[in-house]
Amino acid sequence: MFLGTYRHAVDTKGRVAIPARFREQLPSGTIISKGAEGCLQVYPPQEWGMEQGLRLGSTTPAEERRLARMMFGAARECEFDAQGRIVLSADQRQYAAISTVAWIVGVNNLIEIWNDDNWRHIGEATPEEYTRIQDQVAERRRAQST
Amino acid sequence: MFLGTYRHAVDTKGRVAIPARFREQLPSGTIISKGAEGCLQVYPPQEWGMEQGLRLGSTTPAEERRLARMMFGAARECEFDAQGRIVLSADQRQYAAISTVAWIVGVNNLIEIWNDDNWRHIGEATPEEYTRIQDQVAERRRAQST
DNA sequence: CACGAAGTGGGGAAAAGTGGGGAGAATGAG
DNA sequence: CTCATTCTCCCCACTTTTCCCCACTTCGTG
Repeated sequence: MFLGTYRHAVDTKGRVAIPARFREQLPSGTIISKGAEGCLQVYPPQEWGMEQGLRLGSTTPAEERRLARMMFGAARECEFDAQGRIVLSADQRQYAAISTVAWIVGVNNLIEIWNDDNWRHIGEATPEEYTRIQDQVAERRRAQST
Repeated sequence: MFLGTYRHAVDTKGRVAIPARFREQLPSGTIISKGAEGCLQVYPPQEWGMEQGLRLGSTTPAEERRLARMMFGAARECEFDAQGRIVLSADQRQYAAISTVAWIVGVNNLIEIWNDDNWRHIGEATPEEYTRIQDQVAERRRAQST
């Protein structure tokens, strides 16, 4: 389980240190790719496995082809150096608009990486906002279960 | 599993370097052919085998005959030189409109090769687009499973 | 305050990618 | 059949990128 928010530097070579608490839980075969709302997502192998149903073949529909290309095209296996850092590719940094600082956030089953602005926008919430969103999700679930 | 996007030069002889990460996973018997949306596709032997359900016979429907002719007719075995490059034939370069630059993209089970423009259209996505397409495919799957 | 663990920065060897020259096979014309 | 031209493919040399290693700083803990 990944919990907590960390602010780390990104150096000129695109390297970011993954917090030690997270790293301990990440076996080899961990994948990083694009995520919704402009973040990057780090998938431990068992989580990534769920995304792999998506394959290309002569019978794959158009939208799935598109998603597969974007998702796998942006993905890389995480390779940690001796200091526990991974390299974010130029693509990945551009997509997430990350230059010198990254926010690394544990979100239960996976890890997200955000730039300064987007994280402030998405992650920080006033008590009022927080309450409103909680109610919204509850409402939606009630509607679906019927 | 093929992951990531690479931008490589195509020289005057039509040669492109296949990224080392991909090359390691490509045994001999790898096939390159035409793909949807104007890309070229590189099939490792086991993936190519899956496409071979497509056969010509007296009961083959018309569209399948057409697809089989195009797909198998355009196919070639990949031959790597000592630097890890393959030669794209004049046909293949024309089909994919590739001149001096190629984008080489790992899409889970196979590899695609694109020209600049087409890749920019299909593969690069703003966070908004990416989020929308992800939601669309998720929605579609949810609908199908009921 | 001292010690250890975690994070940051940079230099250098090794690997990957790029471009061109030239030998040998294939093709086509005389 | 011979010769010339083209094309393929192999080899070598150069450039760029990657990644491995070392050293310093910062933070948290006892």
